[in-house]
Amino acid sequence: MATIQNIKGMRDHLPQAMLLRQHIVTTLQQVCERYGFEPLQSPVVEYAEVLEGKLGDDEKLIYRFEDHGGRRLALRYDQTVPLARVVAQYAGQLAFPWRRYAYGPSYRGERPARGRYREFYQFDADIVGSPSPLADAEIVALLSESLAALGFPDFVTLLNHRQIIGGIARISGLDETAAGGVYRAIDKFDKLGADGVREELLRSGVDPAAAEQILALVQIEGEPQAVLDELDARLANDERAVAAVVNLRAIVAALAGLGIPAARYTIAPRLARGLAYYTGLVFEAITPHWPEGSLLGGGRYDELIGQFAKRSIPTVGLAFGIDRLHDVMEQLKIGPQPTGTAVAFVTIFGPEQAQASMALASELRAAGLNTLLSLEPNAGLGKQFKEADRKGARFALVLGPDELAQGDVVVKDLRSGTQESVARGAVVEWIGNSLNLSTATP
RNA sequence: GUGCUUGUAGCUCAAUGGCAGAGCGCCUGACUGUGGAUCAGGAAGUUGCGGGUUCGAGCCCCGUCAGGCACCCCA
Repeated sequence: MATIQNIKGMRDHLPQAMLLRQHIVTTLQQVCERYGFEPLQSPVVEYAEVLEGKLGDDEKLIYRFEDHGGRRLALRYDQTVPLARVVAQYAGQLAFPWRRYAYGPSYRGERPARGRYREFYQFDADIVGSPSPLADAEIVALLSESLAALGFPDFVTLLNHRQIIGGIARISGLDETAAGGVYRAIDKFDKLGADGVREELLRSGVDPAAAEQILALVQIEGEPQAVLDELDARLANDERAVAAVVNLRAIVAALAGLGIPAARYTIAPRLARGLAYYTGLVFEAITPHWPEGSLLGGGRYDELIGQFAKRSIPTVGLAFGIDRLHDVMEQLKIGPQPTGTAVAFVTIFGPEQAQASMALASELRAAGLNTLLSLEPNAGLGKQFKEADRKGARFALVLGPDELAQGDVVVKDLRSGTQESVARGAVVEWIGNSLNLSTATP
């Protein structure tokens, strides 16, 4: 007998969850298109070698398998590496800079936890083929507007730069290749505090003086300008870090120019991020209501696409975690709380009146109103009203013998409980007006 | 992948090793041609699954699957 259950870490999304998920995706899509992004979709399955060699340690989490022809395949780990493949493959057909968004599932063989699954949906947005700090700023602005549009009351985007983290490691006398443990320790600052990070640094072989220096740098906070001035001064001997500060200044200036409120972002030297392909700006959006992790993350990866294409194609982008956004919104009760998609429910008084009710439902649908038709001519009106209520329909319509004789329809507003007789020919208009009224004055 | 923890009706949870229960939900009816209120009835379970100990296991032991938490890492 087949096992009746879903795969660990992979979920079924029932209607109530799907309604919120679709709302999230639609909102993100609208914001993206407002910024001039175009849609892209690519397969979930890639040749394993396409994904290999780009992710560093995370590679062990890739789902791999062989197809019937013995080809080594893999489920995509994110949508960024497949994007790189697509860009390299179709470079001649794309107009750069290319702004694209993509939505779909990715797969990682991790231990599942709250907000973290083996099959998870991401909504990505990237600007391909521009090294300009304006591109970085557009991505961060897009992020900020998207979370605002979804109704997140408070979130902050932490901004940092790979070469600032690198500079912190270098100035402390560590060579870059051995600095992985340092990045990981730094990244835990918010969780472990200064003492915890110090302990972690010493354990990974950093000498005490260097550890103190790292801790001091990592704890710099304040207005973006002040933080950048401070980093500039302290990392003055490191050419690449200085360049990174200049880059971040340009990005922050552009964010101000784009009208993103200053409270929405901050320079955070402690932000590391694990993915190996980032080369410049890195960022994460966090909210105090979700201590488990970030809502989304991203950054600039100027060399990744070059691994597929013959020339380097600088790119910056981000990935929203739809499952995580959904979990947080559900917990915080933000966004719509829809119970269904129907506006109208057409009852059937009895077998004699069934044809008339069908015609009415058909007419409402033709007018673009989401309409449910009762499936039980022999059920009492009470039962049918109950169904209308549970499906979240706003209006229940009755076409009984009296109405048919008089040429009208009883329309009951299930939210207010009031009802009235409406001339048969005016029903669509009447419902339309009621909906407009109620959205104008909520 | 490692450690800890949980799994009982659709949901939230009770039940000293001794007859498996409650609330909510669900179904039927009382109510005029009408939901969400109230009242009266009803259905519902191989206690995640498989083994073991015991006269007797929801409870103890082993395994397994799934959820949660911590590590790891990230969306």
